Amino acid sequence: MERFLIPGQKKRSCTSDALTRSPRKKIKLEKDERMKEEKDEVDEDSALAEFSHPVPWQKIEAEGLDCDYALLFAKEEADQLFKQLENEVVYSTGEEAKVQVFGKVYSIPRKQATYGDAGLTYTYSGVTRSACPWTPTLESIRDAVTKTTGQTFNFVLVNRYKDGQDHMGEHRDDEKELDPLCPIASVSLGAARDFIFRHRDARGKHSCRQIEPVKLELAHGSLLLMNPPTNTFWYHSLPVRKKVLLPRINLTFRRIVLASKK
DNA sequence: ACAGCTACAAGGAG
DNA sequence: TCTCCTTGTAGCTG
Repeated sequence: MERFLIPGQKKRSCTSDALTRSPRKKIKLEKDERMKEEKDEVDEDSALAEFSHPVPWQKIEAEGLDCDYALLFAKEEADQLFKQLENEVVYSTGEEAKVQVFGKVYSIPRKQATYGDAGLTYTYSGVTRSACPWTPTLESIRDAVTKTTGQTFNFVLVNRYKDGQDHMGEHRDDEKELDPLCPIASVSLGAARDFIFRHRDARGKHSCRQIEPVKLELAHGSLLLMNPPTNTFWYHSLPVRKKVLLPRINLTFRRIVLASKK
């Protein structure tokens, strides 16, 4: 099955904060950016002007970064899915929800759960646990992602951020057990949150290069595909946003290669 | 005042 | 042996 990406979309630099703003502002800023760009280069998109319908997929590209973003679920459907997940998903508690950092033990600043095919395991911060069996809602979302992308997944990591205080630090999803050719599909439900990519060579005090971060806002019902080699070169994070008061559930579907062969 | 960002704090895993 | 990962917080900026 092929992917239903619309080819030849406008190539965005995505180096500004434009995508993190409200939709109305976003349109205005995109126009401004486009005008700036047109001073420097020929408009590659004139042939696309005739497409009057909304473009479902947005290509997000930078050096070594390749993502596709789209609204997968309309609001009503996304609302329903969020409610169902709130009832179905059972999150790790107690010791399983703790992590040791710099000698101190903390509760992770979010809730986590892992679901997938029988026998699959997931290692987080040195602790390995096995996936729970798929729930009906997780299965149906997984199938919707597969229909849209043509990719199959055998595992999902569920992260629940109760409000803007809950967050996730900068990291890559480059575990060895992940299929390096399979994109990671990230479905967002609930409160919209900022999502930030940073190139590995542009991090820290002695960063050798100055590469602008790529900032997105992940909307209710959205799907973000992180294609290879994005996770080799780019770290991502979900930063604290104190103004966000409502919960968000994120599902990252992955394909884990079976570690042991018979 | 405060949201947002960076640097940095140890020790274990691979 | 070396590199990378984990989060909270001090300190700075706008």
